[in-house]
Formats: sequence, C-alpha cells, structure tokens
Amino acid sequence: MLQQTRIEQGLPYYNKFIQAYPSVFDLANATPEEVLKLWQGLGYYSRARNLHETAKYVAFELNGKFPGTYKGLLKLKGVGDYTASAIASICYNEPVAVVDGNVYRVLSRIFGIDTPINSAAGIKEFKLLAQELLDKNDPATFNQAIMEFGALHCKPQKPKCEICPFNDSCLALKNDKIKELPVKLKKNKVKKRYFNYLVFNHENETTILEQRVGKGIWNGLYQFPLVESERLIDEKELVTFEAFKNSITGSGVELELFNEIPVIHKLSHQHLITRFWVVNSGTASENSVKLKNVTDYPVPVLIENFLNEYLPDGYK
DNA sequence: AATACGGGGAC
DNA sequence: GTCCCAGTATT
Repeated sequence: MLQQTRIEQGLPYYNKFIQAYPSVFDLANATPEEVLKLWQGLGYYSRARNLHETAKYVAFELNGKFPGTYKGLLKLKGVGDYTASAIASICYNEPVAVVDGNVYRVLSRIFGIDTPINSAAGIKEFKLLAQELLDKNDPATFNQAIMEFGALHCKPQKPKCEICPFNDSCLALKNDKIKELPVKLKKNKVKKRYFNYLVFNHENETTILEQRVGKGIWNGLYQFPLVESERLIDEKELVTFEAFKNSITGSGVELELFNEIPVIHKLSHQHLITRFWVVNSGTASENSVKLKNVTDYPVPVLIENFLNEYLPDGYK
C-alpha cells in the first residue's frame, strides 16, 4: 500500500483494509469494486488490483499460506524487489537488503555515489552495495534502521549532518555534495489534457457513470461521460464532438456549465484542465445511476471533489 | 532503458 | 512552482 506513498497518507487506508478484511480470505472474497472503493483517494490504483489478485492467489492457490522466501514473494503481483526484501528480511530474517528511497539517499551520500538512482546501472549498484553492507545476522533490524535513518536523519532537505554519526566519513558532506545527492534523472514535462465531463441530471434524479477501462489513469474507476479536447472549448464547440453526440440520447437537451473557471487537477505527469457540464435531460437511459447512489462507486479524487460541491448534503 | 501510474505534503 | 514519498509493471 505504501509504495511511493507517505505513511501518514496510507495509514488510514491500511486501517480500513484491516477492519474490512481481517484475513486474506476476506480480501480474496471481496469484489473488485469493493476493494477499489476502499482504495479510493490513495492513487496508483493498480496497487489495489494487484493486492486483490495476490490475496486470491494466496487464499485459493496457496491455501492461505503466504510465501516464506524472497523468491516466492517476488512472484506475487505488485510485489517487487523492495517489498519482497522487506517482508523476507523483517518477517523471516532472510538476509536480503531493502533499497527504497531512503536507502538510495543514505548510501549515495555516505559513499558519494552519483550514479542516477533511477537508471538501470544505479538500481543494480545500490542493491549490490546495500547487500554487502547488510548485517546478515540481523537483516530485519539493519533494513529498518537504514530506512528510518534516511527518513528521520539523512532527510532530503536539511539533513542533520552536524550530529550525524557518519559525519567524519560521509563523502557527500566532505565534498559539499549533500544537496546534489542522490542524483536522479529528470522526469518528463507534464502534459496538459482538457476534460469536459457530462454530468447528466435526469428528471428522475439519475445520472450516467462510466467505468474507465484499459490502460491509462484511473483504470477501473468510474466517471461521468467524458469529452476530451485539445484545448479549452465552449458549448458551441462541445456539441460538435463525436464523443458528445454519442453520449446524448435524446434531442433538445439543455447544457449548463458548472464551472466557468476550469479545475486544474494535477497528477504527477499530467494536468487535467476540467470543466463539468450539467446536462438537463428528461429522458433517462437504461444504464443510469441514481444520484443518491453515485457515492457507492469508486471515483477519482477529481470526481469526488466535484460531487462534494454538486450533490445535496443528503446524498452524501 | 524509458515511461506510466495519484495524490498529498513540505518548502 | 519543485521535490519526494517504505516502487512496480509495462513498453
């Protein structure tokens, strides 16, 4: 759950999951919808799918017995080198080193290594070094100690070098490279996308929700019918889009722009410049959803934020 | 070897 | 705005 996620952010979700699914069998028997709804708001939703898949695998294929080795753990969906190492070392005392963001930082600084941590060479080099340094007699304590040291002491900003036990040997400190290390290859520019959501409001208090499928963001989550454009568009232009025409069943519908000023929802790699259009339509299609039930569906934070403004309090 | 994948918090 | 977060899967 905590992959690329701060503990404080993930902890409430962990508690919800433990309460909802006290055993691996409980999680295995849940529906994907239910799991996604509990995951809603945490991001990186493929983790939820992987967690669920793995629970089913452990419950039904391994008879509820969790893999007991690094190698066995690696076979699980959503479990990569870090997670397999963490579980194997902390739970089973298997001597495998963890390399998370903290370990990259601590090792790159102390040893003055400027190999980019997100390059193939860097990943290999740091794993090898961590494995050499690992206390094979107590890998659980060593692994947790080096991560905790990175999180609390050798922090990204303002590390506590003056009281650091390594300040006589740390190469980054010696060469004034603390701010430079670790080296990370720059990421791409964020892409701008223009979203126009069609929020149907039928006379019988229903709307339309669609599930996102396939690749891309928010796979499995629900949203309103979406018209994506290359730039900001007005109503006159919106109605000419094929995606719009395909979504409108009857004729003579009335469009009402909910937010003149677009919401800019920022993901790490895209900015979603979003407008919501309320579609007042008398005719309700067969796959419509009662407005008071939309909060049962897992939705992106962007949609959840809108619903909190749009829906009457009684619906939430 | 790159890139995609969320959301939030600190500065 | 920038960077980072108890990374992994896919291309």
